[in-house]
Amino acid sequence: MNRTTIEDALFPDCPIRNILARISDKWSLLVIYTLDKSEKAPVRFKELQRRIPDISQKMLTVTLRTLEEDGYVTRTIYPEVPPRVEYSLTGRTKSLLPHINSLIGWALENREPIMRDRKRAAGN
Amino acid sequence: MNRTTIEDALFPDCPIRNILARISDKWSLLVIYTLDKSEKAPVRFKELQRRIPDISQKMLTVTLRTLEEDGYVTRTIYPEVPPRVEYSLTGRTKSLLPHINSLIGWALENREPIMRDRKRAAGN
DNA sequence: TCAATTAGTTACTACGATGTAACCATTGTT
DNA sequence: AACAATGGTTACATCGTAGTAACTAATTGA
Repeated sequence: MNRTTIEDALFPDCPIRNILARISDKWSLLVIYTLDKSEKAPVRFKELQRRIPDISQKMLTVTLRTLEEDGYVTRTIYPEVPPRVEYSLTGRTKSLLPHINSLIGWALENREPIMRDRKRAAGN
Repeated sequence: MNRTTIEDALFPDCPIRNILARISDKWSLLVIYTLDKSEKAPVRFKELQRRIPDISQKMLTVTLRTLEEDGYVTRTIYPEVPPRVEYSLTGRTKSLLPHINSLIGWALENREPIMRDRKRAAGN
């Protein structure tokens, strides 16, 4: 059968964990978010860099390539000079975003008590 | 006001990103899941270790301590010999779990096409 | 007397993720 | 002639996360 269930997600090399690990790195969600904010319009590499000021060129490239491999973004090259490369989100990512947003919503609601707990714990 | 909005989640040191980063490390969700599976009953340290066979003692300790700091688990020490320490989830974690589950559900639905895309990309 | 049990701590090591800086090609502009 | 702009790549350095092994205390059981 080779089915993967939520239960299987407990196992260390489970594909589900693998998928989640890959988007929970330092930059992926931020890149996805930045692309999402521009709605329909694709965004150029340099523009992404400007909108995420603290990402290095290398990490932007690496992150975009990984996202492309897993089918989260499409990469379109226009053979012009200077080069133009445009990135946009796939339908897959658009179906993912509501779940991420609900998680962010939760974090938003719980941020103050969490931070209080953390601060209190640091006092010990 | 000091409000944090979803938009602010773009910023690098945003508390939201911080909260999410902290549970998206290698072991936290697995520990949370394992505690959740035991429903009402608190779980002892050694029992957790048995249920997550590949976690090292050190990482289980570190993960539990971090989860405790942020108020995801409670830690109850019974001064017996040999020592007994029991862990259980807080209400906060129980409100978080549905969001995590919906994310896992999404990963489950999308796992096959993602893996296909990834394999295809590796072929280039 | 020796081992087992529990819940850790500590020092050390290893590895993967990330950052930095330099470099590339091509064209238009000053 | 030199520089800016774009979208990268590469080598190297560093940083943080995680893993390994040894050690601890107190008691029970063989």
